[in-house]
Amino acid sequence: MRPARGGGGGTKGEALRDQEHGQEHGQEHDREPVHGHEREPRRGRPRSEAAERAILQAVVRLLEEGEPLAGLSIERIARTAGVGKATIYRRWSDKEELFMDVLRHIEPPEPPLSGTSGLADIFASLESMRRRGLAQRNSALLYNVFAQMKTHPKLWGAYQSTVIEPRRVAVTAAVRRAVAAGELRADIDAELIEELFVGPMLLRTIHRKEAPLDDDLPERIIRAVLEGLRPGDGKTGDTAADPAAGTGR
Amino acid sequence: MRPARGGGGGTKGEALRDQEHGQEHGQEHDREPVHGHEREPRRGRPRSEAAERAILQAVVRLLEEGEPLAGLSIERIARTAGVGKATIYRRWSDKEELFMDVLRHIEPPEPPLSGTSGLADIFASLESMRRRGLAQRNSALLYNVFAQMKTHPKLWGAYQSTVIEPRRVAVTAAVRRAVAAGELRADIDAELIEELFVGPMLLRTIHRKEAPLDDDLPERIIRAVLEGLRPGDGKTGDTAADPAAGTGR
DNA sequence: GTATTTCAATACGATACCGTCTCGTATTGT
DNA sequence: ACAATACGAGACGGTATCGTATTGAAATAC
Repeated sequence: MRPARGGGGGTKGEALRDQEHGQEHGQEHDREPVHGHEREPRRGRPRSEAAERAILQAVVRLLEEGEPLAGLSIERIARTAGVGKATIYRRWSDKEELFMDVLRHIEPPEPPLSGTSGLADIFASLESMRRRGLAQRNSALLYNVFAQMKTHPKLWGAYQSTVIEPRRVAVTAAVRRAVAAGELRADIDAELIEELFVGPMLLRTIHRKEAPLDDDLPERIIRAVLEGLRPGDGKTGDTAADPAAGTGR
Repeated sequence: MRPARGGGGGTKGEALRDQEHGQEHGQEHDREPVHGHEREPRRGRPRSEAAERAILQAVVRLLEEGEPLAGLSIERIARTAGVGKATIYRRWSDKEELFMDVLRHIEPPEPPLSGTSGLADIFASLESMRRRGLAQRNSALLYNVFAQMKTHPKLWGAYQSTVIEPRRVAVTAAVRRAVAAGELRADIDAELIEELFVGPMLLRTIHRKEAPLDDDLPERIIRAVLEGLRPGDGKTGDTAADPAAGTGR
């Protein structure tokens, strides 16, 4: 529960308070580390970078071996990392906090889109998704983490806000640019357009993990969505016909 | 491990073998219950339907309360159901077996497509997905089960083969019919077409659980995919232009 | 040199769960 | 009546994990 500091005990840490209190007016350097990596530990033995790495790598290794997220106990992580449990508890108050850091280590942020052409950016994004999908198939780690993320709201939230949302925003922006440039129709909601492009790609990468991820897939999706599925060799004779006609609505 | 029958012990059930052996040539009615619900228990007190219902409902209730799948222990289920643990072990050898049955109870099989018009069937399928998505938003149960399914290969496999695959096959067949009827272009892979329709719907229902699921969404998706996103008011002037042009490939 | 802090290791009490077994009772076929 | 089976309840011996505490060594600041 307690974040990190405060070497004393939880219930009987009172004995230390006198000392701490008698240390008189140490102000600016005595700040409680609110969050993140604190600055200078400044007194005793510094925390071992090696231990930190070992811990993160242990989690990664276990996940890579196909261990489900729930199967990772602090004890097992400590054992695997060759580290005392306290060393973990000293850094992360929570298993989820630890996983958040792991996630940050293994999921590099999406490279920013070039911003040149809207259509080109859409393509780049789909290609990036394709590569991420391929990576997930080759890595039990990524697959596992992704599969189990929804179980842990914090993790899912983190992934959502660091990967999914930014991509959605970026692609939607690219769509708007494409619309403005006359590359895409202006009479359809940009959000819907974004989904028309991203949805099929996602279906392949996430939902159908046995389907191939050919390298021309992004291109084929974009091409088909652009041209539309109405028959007529692209000449599109009957544009007046209701596309939902005969669909029961 | 052992399916259900055989009241005796696991390690010291040998004592019963003599009796069983000495029962001479009882053939056709002595069959081991291979799977499913066996027919006539035929001797002692019959199994309580009420207990069975109580167990399944207990699982459902716990999941509805947001309990993660991993948080469901046999003990807890038994406690919640007001049932002895043995009563559970008597029916299901495995937690996963139990969950499979639960899954069967809460996920009614997809209604068969009408088979009239290909496009109409595609629409019907998207609409069915939309409804399923709405149900998942209102039910912590469905959400949880779905979210955690990938963790448990058996469950995921069951869902895949009872829901996802049949739908994929059905929609793909509908696509083929639509192509044959001249409702869809014939020069694009039917599987890809299926993904173009289903993908965007899935994106909304699964991935973006905060986005609305308006009732005109299936129609809008179908319309947009049919018409294509190339600008030009549907008249599609420049069909010769490469849709992937300027995309960096 | 001394105080402080971290280190790995491990002991500790608490808790939860597993799967089997037993108990006394209830409900069925023969 | 009697044998067989199911029932709820829970005891039982194991195992695993939790989060805290202790220990003796090591590393650093003052």
